[in-house]
Amino acid sequence: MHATTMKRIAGELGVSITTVSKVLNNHADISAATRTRVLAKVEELGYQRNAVARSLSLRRTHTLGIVIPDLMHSFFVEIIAGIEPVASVRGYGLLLCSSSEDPRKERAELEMLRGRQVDGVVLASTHGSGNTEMLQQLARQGTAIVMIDRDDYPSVKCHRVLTDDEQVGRLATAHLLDAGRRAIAHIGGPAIVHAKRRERGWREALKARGIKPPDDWIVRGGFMESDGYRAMQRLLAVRPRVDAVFAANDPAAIGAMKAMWEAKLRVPDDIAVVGVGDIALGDLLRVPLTTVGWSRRDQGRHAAELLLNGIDRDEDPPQRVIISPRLIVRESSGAPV
Amino acid sequence: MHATTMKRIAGELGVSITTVSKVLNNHADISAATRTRVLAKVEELGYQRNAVARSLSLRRTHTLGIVIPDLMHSFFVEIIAGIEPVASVRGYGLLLCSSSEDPRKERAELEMLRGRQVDGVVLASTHGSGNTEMLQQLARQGTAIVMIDRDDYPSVKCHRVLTDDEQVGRLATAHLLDAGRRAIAHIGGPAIVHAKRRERGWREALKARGIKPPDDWIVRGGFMESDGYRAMQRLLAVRPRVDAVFAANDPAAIGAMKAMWEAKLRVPDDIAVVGVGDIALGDLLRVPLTTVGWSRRDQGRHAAELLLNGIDRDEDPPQRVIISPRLIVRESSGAPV
DNA sequence: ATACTATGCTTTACCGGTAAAGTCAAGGCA
DNA sequence: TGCCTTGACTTTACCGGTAAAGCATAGTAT
Repeated sequence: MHATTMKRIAGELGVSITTVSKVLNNHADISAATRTRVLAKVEELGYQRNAVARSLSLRRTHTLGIVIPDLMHSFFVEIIAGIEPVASVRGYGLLLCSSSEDPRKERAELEMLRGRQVDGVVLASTHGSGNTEMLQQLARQGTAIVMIDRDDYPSVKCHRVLTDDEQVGRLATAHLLDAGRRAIAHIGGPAIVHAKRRERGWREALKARGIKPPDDWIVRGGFMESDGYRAMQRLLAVRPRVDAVFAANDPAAIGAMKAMWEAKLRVPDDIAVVGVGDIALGDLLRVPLTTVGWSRRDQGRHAAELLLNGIDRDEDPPQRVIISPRLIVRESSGAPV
Repeated sequence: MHATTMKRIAGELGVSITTVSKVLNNHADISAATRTRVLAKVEELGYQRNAVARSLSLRRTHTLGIVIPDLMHSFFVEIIAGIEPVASVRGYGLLLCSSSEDPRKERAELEMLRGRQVDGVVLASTHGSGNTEMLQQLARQGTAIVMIDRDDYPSVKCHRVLTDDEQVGRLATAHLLDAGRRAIAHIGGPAIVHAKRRERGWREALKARGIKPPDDWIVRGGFMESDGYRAMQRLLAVRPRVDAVFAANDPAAIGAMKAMWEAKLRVPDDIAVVGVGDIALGDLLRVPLTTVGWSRRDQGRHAAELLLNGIDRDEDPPQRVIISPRLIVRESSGAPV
């Protein structure tokens, strides 16, 4: 019923448990003969080290916690896809948690990860969560932390892997300007720094061409498709009509397009659209979406590397890794592809 | 640097470690006064039980392993989204593994999960993996197993959560027949039972209307977009031309549509298409895809429940849960929506 | 011949919990 | 008064590993 242990191996061979342990850990003070006998027995019984006992003893679980706001958003899944291979080859497991966009659940998950003694945490925090304290507690306990796409909570001493959000806004807006659009509205995200930076990039790009956006060219909301839909409904009322929209992320851009189609407007002929994020299948949409993206895989990869390289090195100074964004031109922006 | 332990709590209060443990586990033989004092100290120090030590002692990790072939396929992510809430409320963590469609990696991941003493495993196996032996070893060790969408490996005694694949084939094909199509080709999947059952459903539905498909109406391949693309290129050579295609899954259907567009054919006017799976964004495609789907969330939810209800009950007989499929009519099948 | 050292193992203590069995004072009952 | 409970803990052993220290034996230096 239950698995083989070192005790059994040691017993059958008439050696001590420590000897078995040393063989498995490649200690030098074991004779070749003993090593061979142990290894043969391990093979014969299909023995595998009990990782739980090992973790307790080593005070190292070889496990990373991942906390994301939404499993269904391909964005986060791609980050995980970047983390997974790095962790896997180094023998690290991934403990996956979803906060379901709820700061309280996020807190509970972080607490759970603390109890499970994970060696590191990758956190794509739900905005507005007041979990600073929890994070500090984790950090104090020696858990390495990487925040993905979050540059708030400066008091939390942890690594960060970000994109250059102002550049995101500038790229998107400059592209629409290059495509001949002038009345470029912005569907802004929620009140977190990276949404604000995208907005700033939008303003800067417009300013660089001498355009000063009136107040009604911007509607701030959330990052969901429904937010984009509602925002666009309001933007459609603006006169003179805007001829382009830069949405703070792809779901919002898709929501905006839906609102336009309902209003019998054509994309990009009547209004051009650019999103942010380069979500999966964005190229298969009814009107393929122009977007500003960056490699989420790289983002995840860097996060995992920061954690794994930092573990066992105390006082690893917090690092910031910037992933540079790039424009992905498709049909929705009405520029030659 | 390192976390508070029961030892510290016990020391500060002048009680034994066991007393603290009993309070935390709600044992009856503790006075109200002591209970209160312990709880206060726990609160004061922000103490949380060390799950690793607990797991070792209880021989229960409160962890489920999840092994899927591909993180980027929304199909599997949706299943995880169904598992997560069930596991989370019961205090179970999810250890996520990707086999990257590689049976050898799958094996390695299963082995890792064995070492980590997970209480249960949800396996969406890469087809053709010869990991029967590994699974049996896990099962013998007392690990509960659920296979998702796999009805092969009958020798592995485990739960299964499946859809009714013959019904899938029948629904898709009957729908195309109802829409007036007669020459309905099939892009078959790889050599696994559920692909074969979808094919059987297709045959049955045709037979029920007196149609006997010639051999060149079926092309078997894989489940990838590229497989569908190649298969369709072959089907386009069939004369008289087919007027509909039932693809064994959505990515293959999308690949097929791409091949049609390249051949300057219109969907659904020239050829109607039905897929299987109801992948995310299927309704946002250039031609929204008619498909046969079923709730992946339910599938994940059932998987989690089978595992969690089965744990601690030895000799839990393997169960089969069937999730019934339903038709999702969109434009690609050329029927009134 | 004696002390010194390296080799190859074993003993012991510990990681942080849990369960079972043991202890001890206070109270009930004959 | 003596014995049996009962309540409220404590002691002990164990989960399955790991690291540090200990300990023979054989070989080498002096």
